[in-house]
Amino acid sequence: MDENNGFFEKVYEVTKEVPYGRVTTYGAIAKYLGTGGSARVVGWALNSSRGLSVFIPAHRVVNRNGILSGKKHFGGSLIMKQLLENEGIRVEDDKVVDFEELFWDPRME
DNA sequence: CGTCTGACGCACG
DNA sequence: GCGTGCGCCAGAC
Repeated sequence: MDENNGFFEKVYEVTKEVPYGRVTTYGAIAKYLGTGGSARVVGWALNSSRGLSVFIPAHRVVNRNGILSGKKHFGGSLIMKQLLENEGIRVEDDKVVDFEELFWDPRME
């Protein structure tokens, strides 16, 4: 889509399309965008997404270990965990339980 | 304008 | 199996 030409835009789109009760990784998104190693930029994009009028389910985005690496940036430590648990995702020690089962690959959609 | 950091990932030792 | 270094792109100082 023309509106998805921007790297950040793509990150927003993919993250917003993450199904309920499902999680994805920065690397998966980055690789889906074709940048691969630029997983850090994905996180940076999500950071900027807070300024958007649309809510980005960034809490569904975790690192490749299934750890809530970005929980601290939610304005709170437990916010991200609370949101995930609210969706039925079990979070233990800031880590997603059954992460690989809940893992959602953007290329899969 | 130059440099460093940052919600990561992988290769190497 | 764990620690360290580099790369990636964009923004802040």
